[in-house]
Amino acid sequence: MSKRFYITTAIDYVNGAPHLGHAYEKIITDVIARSRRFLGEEVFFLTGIDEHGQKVQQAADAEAKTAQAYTDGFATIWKDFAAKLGLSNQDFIRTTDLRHKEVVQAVLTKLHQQGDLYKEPYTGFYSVKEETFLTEKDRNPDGTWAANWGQVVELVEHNWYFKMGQHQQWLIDLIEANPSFIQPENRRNEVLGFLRSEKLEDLCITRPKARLSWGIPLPFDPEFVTYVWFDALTNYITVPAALGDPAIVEPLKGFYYAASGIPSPAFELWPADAHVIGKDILKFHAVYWPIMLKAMGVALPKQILAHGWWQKDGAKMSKSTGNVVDPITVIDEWSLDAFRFYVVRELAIGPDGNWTDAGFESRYNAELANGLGNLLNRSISMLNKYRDGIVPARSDTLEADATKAITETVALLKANDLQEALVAIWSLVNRANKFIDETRPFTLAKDPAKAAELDAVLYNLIESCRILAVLLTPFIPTSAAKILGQLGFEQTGVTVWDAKWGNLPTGHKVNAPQPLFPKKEKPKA
RNA sequence: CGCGGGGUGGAGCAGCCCGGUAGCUCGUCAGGCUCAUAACCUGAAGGUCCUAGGUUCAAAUCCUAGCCCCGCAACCA
Repeated sequence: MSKRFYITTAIDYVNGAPHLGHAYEKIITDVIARSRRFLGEEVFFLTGIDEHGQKVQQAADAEAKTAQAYTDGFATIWKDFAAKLGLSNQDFIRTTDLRHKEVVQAVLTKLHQQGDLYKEPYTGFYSVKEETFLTEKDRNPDGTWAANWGQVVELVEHNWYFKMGQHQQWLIDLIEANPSFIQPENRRNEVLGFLRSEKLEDLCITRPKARLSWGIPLPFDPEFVTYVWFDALTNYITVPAALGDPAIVEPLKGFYYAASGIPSPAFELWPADAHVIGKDILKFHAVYWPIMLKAMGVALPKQILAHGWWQKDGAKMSKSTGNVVDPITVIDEWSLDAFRFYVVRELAIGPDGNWTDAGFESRYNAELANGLGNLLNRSISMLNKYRDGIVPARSDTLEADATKAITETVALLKANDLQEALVAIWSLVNRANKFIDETRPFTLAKDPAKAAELDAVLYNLIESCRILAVLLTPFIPTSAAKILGQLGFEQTGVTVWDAKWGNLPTGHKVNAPQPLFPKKEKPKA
């Protein structure tokens, strides 16, 4: 079995409800995953949740639940959310999974034996609420601690640290030599700037069990649990390991033992082809994670793809002020595909974006309903009206336009430029709508002498619609299938090979048209 | 000297790295069309490209200085 295209989202911390940011990251990752399948690759798409840590423990205590019961409840919510978004993920990782604990402990054991970890006392001021030690920078000018830190106590604490210093130069060299390793480019520059100007500090990787029990224990020092880095980031190799991927299992040989056994034949997933993340966790993925992997002798991921954040009406989304976008509400009101389309079309992967309800509605009406939906509707309608729904002889007037759209879309999908791919696809939508205006099939239909001309126009329109459905499959899979259904095709497993001009057979019968993206009733004045 | 993002026709954005007629979507106005989800097509109006210097034959694009806005406490991608 050859290596699959392996793509991940960040795992989400289970201390709140899913919001637009989560939805966005998952959808762009899903579109990339579906695109790769569309292009013929075998794909493994992983998403999941991050369940350990003090906030979960405290929240569980507050509700008088066990931490596990508390987080089990969230697991259901987040899995439902993934389903709501139509994600095509192959697995859903939970950091409380046994398989994850096994990998984390194997990694820690290996690094400990290699001498990459050491234990040291630390004295400092600690914010209980924020689960973090504070520095002098966090102090108010008058020496007090800001109210947001809550209760601050002085604490002496032993912890385990991961040595990072010796890893700085090779990482700089690697990022310089591989421009695609961190994308987009401004994020790459940000990381390089950081690495060149700051000396890497060793990473504190534990919390004493006395203070935080809800975590994975260190196998060689059970008074401690791992904290954040070796728990959350490791999720990306947990699933490959559990599936027997030699790229992980071999480097961890002698340390990794799976209770459920190591499957054979193994999946080959690692190295990941892309970790899709938010810009806020760039440093962890572009600096700490590669260093951790290097230390464990595991290959590095091929790409860190950092996306931007959404604002709402030009301001930061905030639960306290109420200017939030609830993806579930939008999906229920407008449909999943309308939501998927908007977030991908509105924003390139990288910059920050601005959600406006007016902008959403505008794109829905202009591009989905009036552009794509209406093109399909009028095309099928005319074929039914003038030719009883039977596809006439092949004609290639729009072939060049279609082929151009196909070629561009494929190239842009390979570059993960999803927004521009949609622009390329819409060039064919617009061309076809214009084609109707130029050829005037409704006029041709009135003149029996123009029958052949009308046939040609109708073939071009229906074939364009079919190709549009094929190209849109990675983006709006449900709607793409609906288009094909209206065109009389019950097709699954659509791939780029279906986007070939002329695959529409003469004599094929289409179904009745149905509005694909119905326009909303205008609100009463 | 904290860090990062940004300031382009009414709105939202692209272009800036690799200088050379300022482009897209929406909105507005006018016209065309009637197959279609009152949808579609064409044309027009509308811009000191934040400011001031500089480099250049030529700057939205490069350099310098400055101004302004938004994130960087919480929920949180």
